[in-house]
Amino acid sequence: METELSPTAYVVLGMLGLGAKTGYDIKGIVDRSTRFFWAASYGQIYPELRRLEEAGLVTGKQAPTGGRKRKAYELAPTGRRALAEWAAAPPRMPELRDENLLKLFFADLLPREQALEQLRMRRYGHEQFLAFLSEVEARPGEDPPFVGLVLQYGIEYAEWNIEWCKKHERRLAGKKAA
Amino acid sequence: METELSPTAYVVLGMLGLGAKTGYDIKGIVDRSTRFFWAASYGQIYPELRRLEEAGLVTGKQAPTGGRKRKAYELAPTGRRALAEWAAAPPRMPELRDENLLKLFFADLLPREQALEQLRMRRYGHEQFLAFLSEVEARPGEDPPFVGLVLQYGIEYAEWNIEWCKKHERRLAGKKAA
DNA sequence: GAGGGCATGTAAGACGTTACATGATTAT
DNA sequence: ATAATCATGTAACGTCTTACATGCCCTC
Repeated sequence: METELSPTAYVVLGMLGLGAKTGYDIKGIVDRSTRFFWAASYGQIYPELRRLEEAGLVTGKQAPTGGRKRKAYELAPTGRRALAEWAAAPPRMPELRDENLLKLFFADLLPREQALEQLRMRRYGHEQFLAFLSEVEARPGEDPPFVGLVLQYGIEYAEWNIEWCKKHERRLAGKKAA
Repeated sequence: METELSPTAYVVLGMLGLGAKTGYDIKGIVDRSTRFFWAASYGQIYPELRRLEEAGLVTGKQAPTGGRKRKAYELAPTGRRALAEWAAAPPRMPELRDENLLKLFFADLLPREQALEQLRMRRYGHEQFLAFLSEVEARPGEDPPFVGLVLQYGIEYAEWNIEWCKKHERRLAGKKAA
């Protein structure tokens, strides 16, 4: 309402909505799920939780496990509403941030063979990425439908990139010979 | 050498390498090319040019057009080397930042119909994006090969996203009926 | 003479990462 | 014992956006 929330604030709200309890929890889940398209560090999560609590969007209570300090949060009704509003709002124009594409964009300034190597390395990066994603989520049907959908997106995105690189590697290798 | 350069510094170096002269130039070219995978604002570009000049990676001279103030920059040899080293270095693990995917990820918290609407809107966003990209670069063969390749990537990426959305729209619509 | 493109810049603030500091509990 | 995991936080720093301020030149 008052101040606009950052996407990271919605990550925090959303993870609470999906069942996370503590800041530590949120970080763990983010690292295993949204991290590849939206990362978050402790340095954001803990201050964000405090701000959200002050704004009344979440409620926190001390909930120690034995003698171990622990603060459990829950979505407040206002927070749930804010989250739903954001999630239902129309998306913005897509804008990525991909340093590797940037390298490729400037590859004309490299000797031909090094430029092709950049393309091969891009493929390799996505192969690694695919391996990472496949490992993380080998449990179909376990996640809520849209969570699963987005994780699946990551896999298909990596696969598509690998194919894209292969296609253009072939094309450029052919050109070279000709 | 001394301090690591940010990716944005390489955007600046790279654009000078591709023929940009002024900060204004760089901004214009970025907005028509790399913007969708790496944007840059004046607030970054001008201070970056100054830093790079101080570090000796670029050289600038006043080159007014009539009475209009104008500073033209060129890549210095050191800058060219730094750029080539960066461009040839192995890529990092891909990491995007896509707020729209984030919305989709949390769409389980929405009523079913609104969640599906999010998916349709994602598709629509990429259709807009595709229209934008197609307009910007309808000049095949005009750009250097890798510049053209990356612009082509943008188009194929948008197309792939549209197909991906359609596929899952169909799948989820089917599920609903069943 | 008004609007648009060329051109340069700064200041405030938001956003994000990294590294550090601390300490309890559980598994090996 | 010791390493991993659970758990919370901060401080410094770096990055990026937004909004503002300025002024010339050219075309309509």
